[in-house]
Amino acid sequence: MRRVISKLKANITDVAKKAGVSTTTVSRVLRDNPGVRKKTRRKVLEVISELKYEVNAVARNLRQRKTNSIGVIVGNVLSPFYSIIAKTVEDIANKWGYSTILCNGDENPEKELKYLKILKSNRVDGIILVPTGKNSNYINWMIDSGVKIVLLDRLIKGTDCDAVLVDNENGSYKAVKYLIEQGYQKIGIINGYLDRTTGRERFNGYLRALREANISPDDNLIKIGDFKENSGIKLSKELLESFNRPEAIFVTNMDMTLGALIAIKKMGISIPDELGIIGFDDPDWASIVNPPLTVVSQPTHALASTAAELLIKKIEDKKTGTSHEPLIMTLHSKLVIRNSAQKIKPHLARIK
Amino acid sequence: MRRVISKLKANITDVAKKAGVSTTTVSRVLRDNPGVRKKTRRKVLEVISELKYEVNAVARNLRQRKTNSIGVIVGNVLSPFYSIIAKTVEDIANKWGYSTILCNGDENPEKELKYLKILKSNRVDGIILVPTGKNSNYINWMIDSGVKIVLLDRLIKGTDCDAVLVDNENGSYKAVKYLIEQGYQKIGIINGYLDRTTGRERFNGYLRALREANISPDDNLIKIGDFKENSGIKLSKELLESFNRPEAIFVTNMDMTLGALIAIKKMGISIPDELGIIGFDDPDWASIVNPPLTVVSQPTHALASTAAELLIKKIEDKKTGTSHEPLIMTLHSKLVIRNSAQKIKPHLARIK
DNA sequence: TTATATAATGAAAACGTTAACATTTAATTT
DNA sequence: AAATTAAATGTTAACGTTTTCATTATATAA
Repeated sequence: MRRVISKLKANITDVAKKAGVSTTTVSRVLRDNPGVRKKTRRKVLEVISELKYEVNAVARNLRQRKTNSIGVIVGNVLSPFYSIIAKTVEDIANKWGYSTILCNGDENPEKELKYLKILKSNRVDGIILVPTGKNSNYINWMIDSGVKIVLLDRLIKGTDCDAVLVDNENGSYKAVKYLIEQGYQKIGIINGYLDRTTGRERFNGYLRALREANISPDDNLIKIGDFKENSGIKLSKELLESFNRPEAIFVTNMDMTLGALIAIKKMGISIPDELGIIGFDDPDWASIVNPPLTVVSQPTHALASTAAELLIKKIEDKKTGTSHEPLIMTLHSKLVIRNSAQKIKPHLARIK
Repeated sequence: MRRVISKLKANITDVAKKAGVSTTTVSRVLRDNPGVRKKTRRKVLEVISELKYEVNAVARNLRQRKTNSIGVIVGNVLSPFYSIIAKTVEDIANKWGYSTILCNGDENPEKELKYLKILKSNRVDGIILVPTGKNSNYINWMIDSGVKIVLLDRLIKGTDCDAVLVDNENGSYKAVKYLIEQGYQKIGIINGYLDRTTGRERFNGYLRALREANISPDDNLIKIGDFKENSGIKLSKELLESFNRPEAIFVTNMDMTLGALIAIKKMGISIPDELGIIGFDDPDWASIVNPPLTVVSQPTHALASTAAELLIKKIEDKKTGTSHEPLIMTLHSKLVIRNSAQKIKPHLARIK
């Protein structure tokens, strides 16, 4: 089944010629511009469908100096937190006619920079960035040259972008306070890098709760990981195999929590009798593990949709010349109590 | 801190003027073309960094009729199967200098079509598609007009694209056979749509295993869902609240399995004593739920990387004019035995 | 030193649109 | 019916590159 095709892709000139009008008129039809006679419009549309013409967005983007696309840089879509962000941003962007270029920065500043450059070179209209915190120079330069940026979940020192955040410190505080109320005394933490604002803030919440209960922090119970599953495995082992083993562990992100749970299961330690554990973030499977996991739940969806809408607003405002004050929004996290940190009266425990 | 900027973004002409050369020469330097004197190249690079010039990829794409980008249409990145695909494709594409536009088709043919059109209009060089199976006309037209397409996980009737698949029928067969060997007789299935090749094939494997054991399929034990979590909840309830309740359930994708587990937990039914369950696909959390979940594991990563590499090869071959035979590769799945379908001798069960 | 080959550079067109402005056509008013 | 206004359409340049082809400068050979 071969067929001879005179020209593979029709362009606007082909349409114009065949319809007996100028390219401008075709362009107007394409963009639903008023000021085209009904009859003309009909004719043009007819030819368009005859030739199966589809506008070349690349050319349009060049001419309009606008690509209707936004970049999203997250840590890693394999992690539910980030995949929710990716999905939510995509949905909202799409609703507004933007497409989305997804980049996995892997919590790696160099990779982040590389992606920022690619996105800038591709003239995306805006970027949603879960930043590593490192590339402030380049990011400032991007902002100067007109790329709209909204930060998600973390801030970057030395820039003033809009940002949508979570009250990490408080979420963390609530979790550790709860552990203390449950009667746990020696409370370990597996934390992310302290140079990320998330890492720092969650750690501060931990410290605040301890301080409030007059428990002095014990360096041996504090472990710093890289946000990834393997860190959780390794560091929970370190904590639990040590002489001065904690009674409870607070893990400040979900990938590391998953790692910790895998390691704990392998070591045969039973939760919550022998060890209490609370994670940060609330994935689908938290309620079906054994026991159901108590967590600090983040409004991930709201986080992403707020950021996406803010970004698109900024982009659209740019057209009209409106300009924003730099805006930082903080959303609330909440403690979801299930059964993994239930020291008191476990016989009364209810599955949530 | 205001600053006056004479011109926001430098373009190639600005660079050329300042360096005292033609745009052609600058372009050559940009693309590492040979045939530029060392001294000239140095001068040009100097000016580039002075002006912080960055090539406009949109213009380049237009001129070169190539965008160095590929589209990926999956069901929904929220699902680990798809997020692994998204991540893997992105990694590989990136390694070859391609960026990735991610689209969540939501298993919805119309959304799929919409995305296909957007991607085509944006002149992506190729597309990796987990198809709903519905838009064969448009897809054929895309192929005719030069867009390279590789299908992932499923086929589309009436097209002959390259594809990378999993031996679904066999994986499914192995799972159900194992259930039968374990002594389960009344085996229910929660299956996806039968008009997807995955749905159909997995169902066929189920039937084959039953037939081989001389068990005749019971319509009341067969439920068809939409691949999503809620389906799993709803359909497992239907199965388990019915009079003729199954002894074991095989669920043919992971989102529905998650749903089923949530429902089963809520109903207080204990696995595997009261009910055996096997899922299709092996997410991170499968080993930490209670009991650890027996699953058919798919080589998701290999699936995606094979497809991505195949696609990129096709794209690069296009340049050289080389042409492929349409290619269908099938990768193997395997049964990972843990404890959720362990009827015989449960006291010997080992945590995997 | 001149002729020839080769390397380096540049001029101009092209990629496929849209936007500013000019012109033609139709509708309305006088 | 002519003059005026409004609507519809067209001409041309521009977006920022790369590519083709022509030209100039340099190196090599005679």
